[in-house]
Amino acid sequence: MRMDAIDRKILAVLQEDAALSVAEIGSRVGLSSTPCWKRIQKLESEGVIQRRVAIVDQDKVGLGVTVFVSVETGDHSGDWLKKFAAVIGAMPEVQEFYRMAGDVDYMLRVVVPDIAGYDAFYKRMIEAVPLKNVTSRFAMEKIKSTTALPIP
Amino acid sequence: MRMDAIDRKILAVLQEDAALSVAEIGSRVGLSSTPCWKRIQKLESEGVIQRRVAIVDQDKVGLGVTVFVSVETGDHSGDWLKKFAAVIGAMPEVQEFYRMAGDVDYMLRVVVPDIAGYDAFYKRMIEAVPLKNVTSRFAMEKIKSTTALPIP
DNA sequence: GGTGAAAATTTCGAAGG
DNA sequence: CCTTCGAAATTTTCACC
Repeated sequence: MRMDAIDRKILAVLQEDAALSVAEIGSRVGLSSTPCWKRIQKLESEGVIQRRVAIVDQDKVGLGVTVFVSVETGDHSGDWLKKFAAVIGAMPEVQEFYRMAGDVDYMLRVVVPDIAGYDAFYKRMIEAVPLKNVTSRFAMEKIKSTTALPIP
Repeated sequence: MRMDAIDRKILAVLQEDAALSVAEIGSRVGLSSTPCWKRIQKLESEGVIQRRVAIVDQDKVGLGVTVFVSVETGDHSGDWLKKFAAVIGAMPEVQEFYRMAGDVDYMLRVVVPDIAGYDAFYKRMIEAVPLKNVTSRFAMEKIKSTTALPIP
């Protein structure tokens, strides 16, 4: 999809606040509401905007513990990856899940209510698939967290 | 804040799709629109719902490279942390930034257009503050990424 | 804490340059 | 690709249970 500077500006605005009216967004990017609305529709239909979501405060819903998990695996077959991806992806505690280059094979960011919750998650994970090595690193303080991409 | 099962259900719905009408959300959680609207307002004013945002496709805006960065530091003073947090937090490539327990002092998730973009980010970071050790791990494949917390 | 309906806004499409 | 205009839908408020 072809995107100009105005589209990027619209994305920047919507990444900060998706509850604004189309007219307000339009005025911020220098457009009246109809063309602004059409551009937003297009960005959505093309999948540039994937969805609109509410961001919930982790602590206020009792999810005070964030853990970064590095996984090393012996098995690197396609079948194994498929199963691993299905199992881990289905766990709602997993916020992010990447296959990596280098020494670590997978990285996860996991969110749980407490240490006991993490232990329960860990046990479910290692039972589901055979893993060579798992390193869990606990976060002490969230300094920054954003969903707003630095659109070039 | 006191939260009941209906509030949690509302949060679950809004974490998946914040573009739904209040009437639609209400019908999904078994409420008519006014009480549903009041609950949403309260969740927002209490800060349980922090904001509503558009989620943008990383690849479609030319941000194909995700890097997990582990940082070790010699200096652990309050002043140093303050500066480090200010400098790193101001960099738009940084999506997440946590202070950790254990061997790694900080974890970052960084998003850039390409390897050259990462190199530029890396140089800016190590110039801004003195660091003992920095490990960069590159993601090959995003298997899962969600903003929806597993509300207990 | 909930209902239902009126008032205020916003969305979305038509007509036209 | 943009503007103006207006009907339809939605949000938000209000009186009352």
